[in-house]
Amino acid sequence: MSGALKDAIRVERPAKTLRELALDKVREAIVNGYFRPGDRLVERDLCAQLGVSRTVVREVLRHLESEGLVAILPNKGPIVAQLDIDEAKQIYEIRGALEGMAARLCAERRSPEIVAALEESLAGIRNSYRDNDMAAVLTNTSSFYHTLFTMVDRNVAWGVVNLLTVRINHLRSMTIKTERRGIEGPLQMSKIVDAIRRGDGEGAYRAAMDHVAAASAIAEAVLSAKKLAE
Amino acid sequence: MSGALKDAIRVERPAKTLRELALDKVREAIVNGYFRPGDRLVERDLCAQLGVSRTVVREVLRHLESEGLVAILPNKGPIVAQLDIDEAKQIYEIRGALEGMAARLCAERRSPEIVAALEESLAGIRNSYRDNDMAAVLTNTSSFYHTLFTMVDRNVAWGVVNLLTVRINHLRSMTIKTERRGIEGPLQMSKIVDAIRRGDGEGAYRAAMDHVAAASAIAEAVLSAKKLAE
DNA sequence: CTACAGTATCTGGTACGCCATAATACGATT
DNA sequence: AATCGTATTATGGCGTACCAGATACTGTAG
Repeated sequence: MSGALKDAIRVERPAKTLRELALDKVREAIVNGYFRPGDRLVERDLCAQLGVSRTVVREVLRHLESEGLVAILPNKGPIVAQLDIDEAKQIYEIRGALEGMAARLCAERRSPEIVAALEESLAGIRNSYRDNDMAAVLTNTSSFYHTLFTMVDRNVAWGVVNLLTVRINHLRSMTIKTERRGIEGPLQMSKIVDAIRRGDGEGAYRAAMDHVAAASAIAEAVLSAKKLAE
Repeated sequence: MSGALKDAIRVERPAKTLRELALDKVREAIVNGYFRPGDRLVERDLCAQLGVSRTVVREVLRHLESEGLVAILPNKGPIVAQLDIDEAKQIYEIRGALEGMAARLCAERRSPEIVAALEESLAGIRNSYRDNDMAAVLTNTSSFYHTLFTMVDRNVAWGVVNLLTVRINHLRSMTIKTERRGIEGPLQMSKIVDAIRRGDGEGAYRAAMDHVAAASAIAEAVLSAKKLAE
């Protein structure tokens, strides 16, 4: 049997273990608001809803705990983590530092491929805004930063940013819907790309920082408004 | 009953669950080299060694997986994560960005308490070097950075740094033992403190970056030397 | 010496049961 | 009637046993 054929025949195996599937499901459910912050996550209920055993559910909950998405109260069990405003600001700050770093590295590499890839993601974002498809805006924004990090082989930093980002996901979806964000957001991101194109490391750094700083400010306003409403 | 008395009486409850104890044990065992990188971690063996059930062991392994300390090979099970040289460099780079950020914030705050606390940790490091107590050097270095972050209320960033640090822990213990590191290390750290004392944010940032850059360079040398030896 | 079959090992996953604790409801006592 | 003690329930923490499937090991036949 030829090697090529063997590859062609290869069955697309799920490869994902049940645990990973369950993990994704629950994380999904948390980030898109099916479980609200503060909700209790009763193990046996989750077993029923997911159709898996308690062992799996427990492993999933531990994993999400270490991601910061669920908190485990002593003698009371897991709840969906609340995020307070200060923590959110810290997360934005860290993202600023790391994304700024990645942007600087991209600029210093002076590679047309990087610019092209970023432009493509950026176009995707603009289109999604035009179509008013906010979910697509989020995924395209993620892919923009994903290329920013992976084009300069910074997968660890990308992992850190990703980890932090899920914790503020519902904030992201709120900031994105804000008035004017549909114009200013892509504008700021194109400044990042411009700086990278002309090899301006410092400029790229500043532009990336500015972008998350703006997001952070909006998030803060949104959060404190919500707190007042209660 | 007075409030003060109530606090004094408060019983020191263990609070730690069996899982947390086991988690700490295994993490300890990994970072101090009892389990070597690449070693398989057979669930049932761990059960026997820890004296706990598989349920607990599995949760612990998942947790360590999400910390990056163990890797799980499909259908083969968990092994102690190997760290390749590139990943280590990335981790040092991230630490540089975040510690630089914290140092800058400390400098901008211009608080004598911060300087005093940092001086104290630094003195601890010098003493530990003098006594040739390398374990103490590590813990004192950690406490130096801990104050750097917590004095400006950046506990999230501190958590990230901590998470990354455990993954390169054995590298740290190797770099620390290097010739001259006992002199240069504290020297670089005192430059950070000096910059903070005079409120020089940019200088503190650079000094912190320089420090981890030096550590990174040593780590790279150590790692490639080890790779050659094999 | 190789190929193959059988076997041991181990993970991934499930089911079930026990115990400890917290909260709640309920009942008794003063 | 208010309070105190007790039973019940819900739930998490933990343990054991079992099974299926993948992998590694081994010994034997050709």
